Amino acid sequence: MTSHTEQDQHTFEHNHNQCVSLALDTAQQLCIERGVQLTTIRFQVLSLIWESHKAVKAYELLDRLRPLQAAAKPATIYRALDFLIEQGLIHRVESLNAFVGCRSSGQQHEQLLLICKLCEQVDERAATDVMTALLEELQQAGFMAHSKAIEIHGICANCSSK
Amino acid sequence: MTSHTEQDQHTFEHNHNQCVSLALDTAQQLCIERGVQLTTIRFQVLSLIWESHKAVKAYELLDRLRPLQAAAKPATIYRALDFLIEQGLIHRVESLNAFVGCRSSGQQHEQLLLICKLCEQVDERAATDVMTALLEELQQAGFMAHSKAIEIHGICANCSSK
DNA sequence: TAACTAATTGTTATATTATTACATCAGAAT
DNA sequence: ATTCTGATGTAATAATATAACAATTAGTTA
Repeated sequence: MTSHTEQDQHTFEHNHNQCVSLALDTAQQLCIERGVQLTTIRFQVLSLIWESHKAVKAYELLDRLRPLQAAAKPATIYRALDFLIEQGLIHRVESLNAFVGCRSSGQQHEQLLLICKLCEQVDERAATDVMTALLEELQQAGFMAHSKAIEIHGICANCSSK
Repeated sequence: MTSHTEQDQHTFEHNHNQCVSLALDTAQQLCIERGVQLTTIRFQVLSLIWESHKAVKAYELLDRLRPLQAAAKPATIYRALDFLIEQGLIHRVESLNAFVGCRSSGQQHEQLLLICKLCEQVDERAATDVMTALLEELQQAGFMAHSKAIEIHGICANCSSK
């Protein structure tokens, strides 16, 4: 009988409940500070996104939201997603048309996203050196950046060690 | 009467015909070397993409291809796009669901894409320092990268100088 | 409290982006 | 000629996302 079966669905060796609590608490905190409404629907969508570290599709979220919100329609989800993105609580993974919880809400939000093709989990890294080099490059190019998406697809450390 | 009206639709001060010739010649060259077929349709789609430095949507390409290929359907375009991407002749701009000619076909293909919100042109930069820092970061993370997308949205030098 | 205002949600319809499946065709290899 | 492969034709449909307007709720002000 092999070890960690449940855990393998998450990032190697981590307490996901704790992970979720932190994310949700931080979100509530931030929304209060900012005077914006983390409504029931928005909170539910955020919670659903945080069920794993995989990027989730909008219509999959819709399916998972419907048991909680019978009236849920595409617009319901997309509005919630728009709000969560604006508030920096989730990332839109452009290369997947999908969404994943942000692990650095409130702090610098622009991060490197490492997307594993095997376990599908999305890791997030501040990657200070990369960002520094990037800012330098943009400076040289005279380009005024408004948003940055760095998405790397490949095999994560955990999967490649199996 | 103001100066360069036609040119302003392209990158500041550049001969676009030359730009296109280079891209198309290189593409033909590469396909021969690789023993793959740059068929009429594929060449036409590549040419259409190269009409500007803006990222083009698939269905817009379809509209523009139809005069040349009456039978063109979505699959026609997506197949051509798939081929051109595989051969590194175009970039898929993930954050726009659109496509733009690659200016470094045959050389290293993974580049920084700078996407201007005003003129919509996509600039491409090798950004060696950024890539070096990125490789280092991936190394540290134990992440085996298969593909890298770095897409920056903002205002380009030319537009911000106006 | 009542009236007003802004933000959120409900609802329907539709636009946009992309794929699947199967048929056909053209050229190369046997 | 036959077979194989890659490319294209064709139709249908899946997946992703937005627009427009009505109804409701929450917050604010009179």
